[in-house]
Amino acid sequence: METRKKSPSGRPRGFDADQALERAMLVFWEHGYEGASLAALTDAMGISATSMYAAFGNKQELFRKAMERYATGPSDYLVRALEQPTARGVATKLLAGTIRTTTRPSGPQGCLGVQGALAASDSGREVRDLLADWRNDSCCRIQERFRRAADEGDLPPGADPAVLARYVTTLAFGIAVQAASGVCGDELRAMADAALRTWPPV
Amino acid sequence: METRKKSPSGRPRGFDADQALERAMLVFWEHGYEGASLAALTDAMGISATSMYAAFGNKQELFRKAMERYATGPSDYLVRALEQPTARGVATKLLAGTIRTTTRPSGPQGCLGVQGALAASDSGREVRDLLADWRNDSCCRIQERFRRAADEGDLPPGADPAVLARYVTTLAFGIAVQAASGVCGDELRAMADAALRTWPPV
DNA sequence: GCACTTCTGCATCGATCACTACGGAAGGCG
DNA sequence: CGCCTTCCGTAGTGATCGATGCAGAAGTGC
Repeated sequence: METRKKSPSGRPRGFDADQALERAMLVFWEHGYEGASLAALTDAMGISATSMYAAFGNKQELFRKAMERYATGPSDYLVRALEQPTARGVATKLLAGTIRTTTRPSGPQGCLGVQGALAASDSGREVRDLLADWRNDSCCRIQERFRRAADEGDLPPGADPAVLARYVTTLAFGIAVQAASGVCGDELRAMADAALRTWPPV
Repeated sequence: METRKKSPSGRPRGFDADQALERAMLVFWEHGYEGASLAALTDAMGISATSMYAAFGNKQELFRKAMERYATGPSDYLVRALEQPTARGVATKLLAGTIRTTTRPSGPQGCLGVQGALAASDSGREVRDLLADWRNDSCCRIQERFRRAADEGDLPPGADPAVLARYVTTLAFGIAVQAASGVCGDELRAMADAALRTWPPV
């Protein structure tokens, strides 16, 4: 476990678990859950397989923790987008953040929550479902934010929060796929600008 | 090889190669390139590994042929969309076809060209690049179609064919991700209808 | 210093990976 | 029929998969 309760204490860990998790996240981000071998993970983490298992449990648990780190790290633009005062601001910040994170030069291209396990073998089904839940949860949070916007009169009377949330998340996931295909950020920004020029699509 | 030149003839193949390829495509579609094991493939194809290698070469070649079959089969809506007389018709048919194919009940959810190998290990890099090329090629073909539409006055003067092509393909890829997450077709259709209501986003 | 707990490196586990060598079986063609 | 080519089932290749057993090393608290 990584949560140290009290200090029954023995030999302290000889590596920085936080930094190791960060590096593991980058490997998962680039190669996906099943495409990232234990050898590649532990090599990037700078520790042995034994140490990894002692600190994180197993590969699946390591991925869970890496995904949590991704959600509160590279993908934290979602939270900041939701805090925007207007629905248009939410959509704008969401797409801008998605493009920035999925096309950053110093890091894997694409989105861990999308390409981490979009399709998988039977042994990777749990992780695949975990990411599907993460994506759907993101959509739900945006939908609730848009519902509030509708209540506040921030959206036209005919606008459906559910449809709008599905629309912006579809664009965001599509951007992640484009980024994984090597499309550069500038082109995606021009596309997002055009899409937002007709916001909201009612 | 599957191309039979003349008939030097010996014992004829004991299985339908076309049907076997169709079943292999479905397995790749559902589990991705690396997530589909040879055992799962040959089991679904109803043949032994020996027969598969004799007929298709190796796993990578089998995937290439499965992807070709996908492009001319489940994904042939792209060609029909490009033949639409208007840019709006192209976008409409493209999104409708994407939704229909990625959410069909009798088949894997999502798009083989997207989830087949969005992220992969080093050994799957070639296939990943193959699919990235397929996605970018799809975007280019739509872009050329939109360029023609612009020349014909089918698009407003300010409309950029490249931006519009990137926009509709981003929506299509995003739809594929949503479908892989279990989102139903009706919800995606409502979203696509809303998006097309403001076409083109200039 | 001593006992205790934990970490770590080495070696390895069985399972599965993609892939193939081999030999008998089965059909086309003379 | 007999020959020849090809197919196919069995069995097994080395490599790699995720995951561990073990024993010694290294700290902490008394």
